[in-house]
Amino acid sequence: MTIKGKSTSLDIAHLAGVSQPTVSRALRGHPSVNCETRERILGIARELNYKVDKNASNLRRQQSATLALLLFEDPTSDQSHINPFFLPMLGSITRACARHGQDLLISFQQLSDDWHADYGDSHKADGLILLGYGDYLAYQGKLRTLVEQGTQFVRWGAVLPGQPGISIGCDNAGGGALVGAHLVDLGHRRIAFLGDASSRYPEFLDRWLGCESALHTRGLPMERALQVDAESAEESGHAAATELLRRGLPFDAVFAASDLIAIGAMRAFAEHGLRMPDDIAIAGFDDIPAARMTTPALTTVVQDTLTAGELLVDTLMKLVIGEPAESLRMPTSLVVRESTARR
Amino acid sequence: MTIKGKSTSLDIAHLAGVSQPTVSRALRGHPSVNCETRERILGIARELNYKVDKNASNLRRQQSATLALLLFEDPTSDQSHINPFFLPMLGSITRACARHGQDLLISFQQLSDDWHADYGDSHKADGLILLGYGDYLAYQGKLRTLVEQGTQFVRWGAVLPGQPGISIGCDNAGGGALVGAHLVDLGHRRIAFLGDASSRYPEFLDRWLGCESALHTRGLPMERALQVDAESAEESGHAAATELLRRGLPFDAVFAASDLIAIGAMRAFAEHGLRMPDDIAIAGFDDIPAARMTTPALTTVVQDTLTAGELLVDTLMKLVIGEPAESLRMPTSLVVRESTARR
DNA sequence: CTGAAAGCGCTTACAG
DNA sequence: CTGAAAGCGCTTACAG
Repeated sequence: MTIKGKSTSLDIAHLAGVSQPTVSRALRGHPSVNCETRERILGIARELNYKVDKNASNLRRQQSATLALLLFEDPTSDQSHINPFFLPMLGSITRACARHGQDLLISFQQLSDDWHADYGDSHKADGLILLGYGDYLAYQGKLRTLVEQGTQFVRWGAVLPGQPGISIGCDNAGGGALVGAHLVDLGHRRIAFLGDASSRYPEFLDRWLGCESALHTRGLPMERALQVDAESAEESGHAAATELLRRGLPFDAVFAASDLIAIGAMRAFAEHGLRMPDDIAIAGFDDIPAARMTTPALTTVVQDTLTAGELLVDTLMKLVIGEPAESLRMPTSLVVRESTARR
Repeated sequence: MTIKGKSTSLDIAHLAGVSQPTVSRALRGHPSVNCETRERILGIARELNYKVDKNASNLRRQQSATLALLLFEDPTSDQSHINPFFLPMLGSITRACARHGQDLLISFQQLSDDWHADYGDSHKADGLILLGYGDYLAYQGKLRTLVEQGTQFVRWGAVLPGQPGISIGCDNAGGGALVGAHLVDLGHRRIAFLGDASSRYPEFLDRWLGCESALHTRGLPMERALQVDAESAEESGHAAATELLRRGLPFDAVFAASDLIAIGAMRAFAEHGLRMPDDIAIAGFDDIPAARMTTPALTTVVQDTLTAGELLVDTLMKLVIGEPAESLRMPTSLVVRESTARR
């Protein structure tokens, strides 16, 4: 049996000998529909391979049953690279959306784009998930606009007091402290930091602060002279490590604010004939797949990206249906590999 | 000025003192609208932050302005892993969709799911992009159903004669030949192959066949006894390499059907105290980011995933608007790294 | 338990 | 160049 064109609820109504609204009710499992009638209708629907037209349904219900995932890219990164850190999160987000009966739109945005306009206002999506690193100062204004417009959203990133909207992120300071404690316990004393530890990159800043507090507890300082700005990209890490070496100050360990930075830095150190971990210990943050491939394998901080993805969706759905929701910081843990070792 | 609730074209019509259809025309740049009127309307629309309601528009036009990207996962892979090979493709697909004014839905599917039903029939998407590796025999039936249902789709994968629908893939045989020629030219004679080289995995089969033909040209055989099945996953590569060693047959080089397989195999070889490339040369396929991180860095075949993503979208759009489109094989090239060297 | 009616916000012939 | 009318395929009060 071949059906030309899509069938509608009216087609089914005719075949079942009922009215079209009854078909609609039966299909959505409305309890008022007679059991026998319902079965007949469902049978016909299955036979015709009928699916409710989403556009009509959404228009009528004034919703979209869709969430949008906006990945914004660092302007610095070349156009092909998403931070691999986000990949498992993408997987768990799509699965969580499916579980909630939501479709997921995905889009890459520049920090400069006009997000809300494109999604909220046009009824394309009921809520937004924001992923990606970028200058937080530029970002914050956008978030404020979203809040003002009443757009529902959650973002992955640093959880800061008084920030607009809801954020879910990892305990960056806690992760930084784990690294600091680990390095000091191994006997390292002069720890360099590669990453932009300013309020423009609050996640990096928290990692720095966490590390600093761990050192402080142990009677050691984090020296600003050993900190070099870097964004989360390999090239940026390579440049930062090169700059660090150029400064000529002594250091015995490096805490890279992300694995991508660490990988670039390792390449720079290797180019300068430095052995790791013998000459320099190095640790990263994120535990991207490449972290276990490097030589030596990279000690790093793990975030539970799978749970994070679910949490992002669950939280957004609460907002969408009007329930209260809260920002949240997730615990981190340290994976010790070969790039750090006792002095 | 705060507007409660979204504004509609009727609101604009009232404010502009014209009819609602005129607003609709002006907004879409219909040439019949008076210039001055158009400007007035556009100004008001901007002020109200008006966006056309996608559900209403799509319902009326009987389209969706949306493509769906279905990533299906190997049942073997753990739930968090997308082949990193697809990541840059994902990026270029989203960008190409934006260029075509299409939204992109993304979903992870099991090979067992009922794709077409969920997307085509419910008007969620005008066309489907299928990504992912899996048993082609199971897959083929699905493709046939899609064709029968009149669903528009393109898939990334082996381009085979007489296959249902349109496929875009790389020249797997050509890539295999590059590897075969390279290994033989380096002086290798007994080349093992890790990967399921059967019609269930036509891409792997083509890579095998290409390698075989390159060897044949040089008067050498590919030995089936040196072939071990593997799916594109690290664990599978590790198991296959272990099995290969267990067989105890001599071999001096390995062609892994994908980088993930190669990476798993390298770990197995290292565990057995084999040095690469001194004891065994190894080459992969895909050039995932991790390929340059391994020790030794992996020689592999590069596919132009960025162009591939664009091509997938461009081709699908042709199908959606009813233009003719064709399957296509893209060229490959070899990146020689340290994992292969002269004997 | 079921039907007739209205309406979600657009687009598109059809008149003028 | 512009408006009045119809209709896309649903869902949801409102009657009965």
